Amino acid sequence: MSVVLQKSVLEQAREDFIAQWGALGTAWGINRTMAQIHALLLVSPDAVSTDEVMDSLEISRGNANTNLREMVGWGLARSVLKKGDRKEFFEAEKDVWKIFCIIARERKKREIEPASQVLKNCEINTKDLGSAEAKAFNQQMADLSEFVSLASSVLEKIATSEESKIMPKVLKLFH
Amino acid sequence: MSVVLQKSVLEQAREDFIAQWGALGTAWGINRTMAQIHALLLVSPDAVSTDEVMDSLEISRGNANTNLREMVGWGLARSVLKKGDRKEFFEAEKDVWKIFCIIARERKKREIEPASQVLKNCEINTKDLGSAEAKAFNQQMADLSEFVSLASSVLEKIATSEESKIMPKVLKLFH
DNA sequence: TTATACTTTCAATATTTACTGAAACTTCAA
DNA sequence: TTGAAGTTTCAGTAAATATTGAAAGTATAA
Repeated sequence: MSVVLQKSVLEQAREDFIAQWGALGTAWGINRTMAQIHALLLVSPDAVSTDEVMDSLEISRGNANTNLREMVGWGLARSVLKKGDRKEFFEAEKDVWKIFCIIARERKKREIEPASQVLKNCEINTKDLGSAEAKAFNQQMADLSEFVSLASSVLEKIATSEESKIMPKVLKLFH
Repeated sequence: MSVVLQKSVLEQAREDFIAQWGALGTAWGINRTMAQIHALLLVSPDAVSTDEVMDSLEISRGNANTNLREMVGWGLARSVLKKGDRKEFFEAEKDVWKIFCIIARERKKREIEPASQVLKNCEINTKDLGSAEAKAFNQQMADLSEFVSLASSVLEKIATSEESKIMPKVLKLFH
């Protein structure tokens, strides 16, 4: 006779969310484990210990530790102490706007700023050349550079704003 | 006695751009080769053949072919025929705004829409549960879902607009 | 101190993703 | 037709990334 532990609908939904969010992390340039831990913390009512993360996601201690640290570094999680317990516990930032700002800033830093730098260098290095071909190249770099800089400053502006101040403006884009 | 072929400043700048753009591609979730081919086409005055891509970037025929096809699929490149030549040549879309729109649409499709779907499912599956914990989970999913949908429609709106119509509005975000 | 609970590190390994190159396929001119 | 020019495919391999697990490091209570 076998005993089947029935998962509640809620438990099932939590697990689905964690699995799917992990898969999506990849598309976002975030490694699977980090995205899964993020999902786990997001849907956990209480702060979670490293061991609970290891057990839930069936990952090694090293992996859990590294990714939790990185999340704390990003500001996506914070460590909290429970009285009478020596372990560290972690809880996620749950405010959607704040999560968005953190990710936007991180991506800007990792993706946009290096691109911007490359373009500016290429532009500067060809500024004084005289041939038509060189002028075309220089112009191409200038166009790209200007656009990327603009994108960067728009993102910066949005990601450092209060939600209540910027959202009405964004919604107006649809006039 | 050795002969040194001196690279012109322009050639050097082109090569730098290609190498760097390739490295950045990775951060953008675009594979290195595709980003390099894109860079090569962007800075080539004339349309380029598969063999020229292979030679310039020192990559295999298979790799060149696959990535060129994919770029055509995205709309980042088009194939052109030169009269008197049986080969296909490729040229890049060079308009920065159009490039942006293409990448935005592609990323929306690959990254935002799947996320949105996951969130909606999780929300629906827990809609009717009664416990406080379930209600909190459901609310979390609803918040995320709403935000992602909004982001998606803003991106859609921007990426399908004429540059001249949307840019003034975007610039106004800075009031 | 020292034993214990807990955290961090990192070399070895596994997994995922990209690339090669040669064979199969297609197209077209003679 | 045939064959030369060009293109596509894909099994095998290489490169990049993520993960493990055990050893070393820290902090705390006794």
